[in-house]
Amino acid sequence: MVSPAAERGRAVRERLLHAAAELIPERGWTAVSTRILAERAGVTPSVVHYHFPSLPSLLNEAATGEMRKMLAGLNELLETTRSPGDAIETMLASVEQYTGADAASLLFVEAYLASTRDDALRERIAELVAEFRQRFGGWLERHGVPAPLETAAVLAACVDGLLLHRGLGLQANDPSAVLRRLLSTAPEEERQCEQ
Amino acid sequence: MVSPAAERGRAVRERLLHAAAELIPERGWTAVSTRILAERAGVTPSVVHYHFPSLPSLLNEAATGEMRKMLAGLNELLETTRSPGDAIETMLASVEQYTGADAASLLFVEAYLASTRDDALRERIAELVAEFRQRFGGWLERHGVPAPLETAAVLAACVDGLLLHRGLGLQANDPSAVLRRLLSTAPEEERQCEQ
DNA sequence: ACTCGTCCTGTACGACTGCCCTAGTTGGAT
DNA sequence: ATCCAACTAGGGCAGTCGTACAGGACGAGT
Repeated sequence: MVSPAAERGRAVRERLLHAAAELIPERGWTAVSTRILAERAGVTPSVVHYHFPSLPSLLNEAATGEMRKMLAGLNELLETTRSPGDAIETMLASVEQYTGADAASLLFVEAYLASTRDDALRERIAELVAEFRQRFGGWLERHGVPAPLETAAVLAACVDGLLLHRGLGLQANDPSAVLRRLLSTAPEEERQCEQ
Repeated sequence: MVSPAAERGRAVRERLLHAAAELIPERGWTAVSTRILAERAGVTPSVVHYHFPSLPSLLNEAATGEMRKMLAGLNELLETTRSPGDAIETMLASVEQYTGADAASLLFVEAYLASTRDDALRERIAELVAEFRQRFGGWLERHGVPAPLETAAVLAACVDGLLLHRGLGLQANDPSAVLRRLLSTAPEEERQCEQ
């Protein structure tokens, strides 16, 4: 029982969110305006306030939605990974994939920053990242990495930091070898030492 | 042979830069306006364009100046550090010091983001960070850490990432133990394993 | 045929934006 | 006393901002 009008409305709403996800990295969070947004989405400016109570609420929903998608993708990737060593490769591959100056990475960082000025947004983002860290930590634990939660936190932070630096055109020559050390005290190797 | 007027002018310029360094984290890079800036600095808006050719140029100078100061302080701290293990503690202490939502950290990240939209700024920041990484890498090399440049890159990225996550209220319980692994294949320990 | 709900348009308001220009004001040098 | 350079105040231009609100379009239900 969906009227075609309602269906069109839903599509417009979606287009607005998509436009926001594009424009936030392009112009910066605070520089995304209703009119630019409407132009990108191919609608009139007033439509924005029909579908959303305010501009910030639109941006919040667009950002958290996109982040949820990204983290879900990363999680899926993780599920198909066997060893902790491969996990490093996987995460680094995702770092390679994101150039650090691409839309997805920038959206992430812009959302981080915006969250320092918006309590509601901060809570939603913290929830997302915490969930990912926990899931990643559980995976590390099941694969015998010591201090799994802490390692997950550091690794996640590392990846974000590398992305940040990547955006400056600063390449780490081969971070994987270094990052692998983070898992180097995994039980089997530690036992080698303790023998 | 400096006239008192020139001296006063220099002070005003300084105050404007200081106000910018405060306002960028508070409001976001693109949300710092000439009038807000002038109000914070206690001058009239037109003074801004007397001392600076444009608003972006003011912001760029303020950000890079502040970053230069921060990195110089970090470097000084490093010089007084003896072992690589202590270096981790030192860097983590600086992470503890910066809450992740404090002005200095946010300014850093805001500048990162602004640099993706301003070539001149990106070059100046890349220069700063590259110089620090190289100096840090040299220090690590002198202290026998393998792959010092890559380790420096990863550690610097890690710290930035941890700061980012910290801003979300996400605490890593004890990252130092994990981060220490990054230096865990230092020659003396590696030799222990290879015995 | 008529109402209703949903979606969208056009217009408007007050506030804010970067930047510019003119007219001082000040205090040392000549 | 005159000049000069550095500095500051005030006003204004042309534009953008977020948001509100009145009205039009249009298909579904009765």
